[in-house]
Amino acid sequence: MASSDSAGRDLPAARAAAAVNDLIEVREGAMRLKGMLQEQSSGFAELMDGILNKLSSALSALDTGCTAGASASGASDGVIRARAESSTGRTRKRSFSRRLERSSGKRVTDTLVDGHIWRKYGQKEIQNSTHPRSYYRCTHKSDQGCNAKRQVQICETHPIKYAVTYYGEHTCKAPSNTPMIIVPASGDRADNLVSFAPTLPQLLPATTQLSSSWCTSVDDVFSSSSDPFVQADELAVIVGSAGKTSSTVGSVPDYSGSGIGDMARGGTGSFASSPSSLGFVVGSLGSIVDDDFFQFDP
DNA sequence: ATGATTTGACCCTT
DNA sequence: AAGGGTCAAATCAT
Repeated sequence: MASSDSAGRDLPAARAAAAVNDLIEVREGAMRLKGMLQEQSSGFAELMDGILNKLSSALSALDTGCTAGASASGASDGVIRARAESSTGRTRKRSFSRRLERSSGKRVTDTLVDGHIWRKYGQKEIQNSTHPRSYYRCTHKSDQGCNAKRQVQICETHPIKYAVTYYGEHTCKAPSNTPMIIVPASGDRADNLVSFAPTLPQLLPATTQLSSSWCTSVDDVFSSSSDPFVQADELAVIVGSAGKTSSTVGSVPDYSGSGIGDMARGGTGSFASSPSSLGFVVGSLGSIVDDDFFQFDP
């Protein structure tokens, strides 16, 4: 039903989505660069702030247009209702929707933590593939209607890495989806912003699996680089996740036997309910948020 | 008790 | 018809 008009808006929407993806990648690179430069000179950091500010503005502007189109197509997403009787004799109603979002590209990564919270909704053996594919959707789908999804599969050539394909845009208030840290260039506040960083390693030693899960930012995921530094924006990711999450914060496909799933299922990657420790981080940032360090565009 | 994951079935696309 | 994506009951974990 939406096929005819979707054909009409498909091209602009796709171009906008591609532009958003590109901008997101540029922004993440810029944030990383900012972190590096911040150690060198505050002048560079100022410049990077300006760049990030513009990028965030552009993303916000694009996002409103895109999400409007996406939600319009998502609402009438060819949802088909059907009744079926399972083999056990149960009668169940089913609503079925098909993905229309474009893939934002396949990434090879060594971690599944990308700053967002995912909920697994399926796993499937794939033809000509030794490893199953796992299907995740944003955990904020129910409460915020976020339609972001991802597919995760063990990399064929490098079994210790994952091939992750993302679909859709995060419309939830997840930290990596929001314009990050728009800091007025006054040194005090900027210092204040990162001043809590040294406290984090105490809480989450960077060498543990737990902290690598918590502290991995999107660029770590996307680049597969193993740079160990922890930047303020990464902390923002943690805080944002913690603040929004009431239960499980991470999930990994069940690749039992591969050894990779064990790390998550053993409890280091999946830190289901530790609200007290999360509360510490959130609490320590409460004043910062109140101070408008983190701008969440409505 | 609640929420996440597993898993078989269902349905769409090719 | 096959393959792949999603649903949802059952199961598991906390």
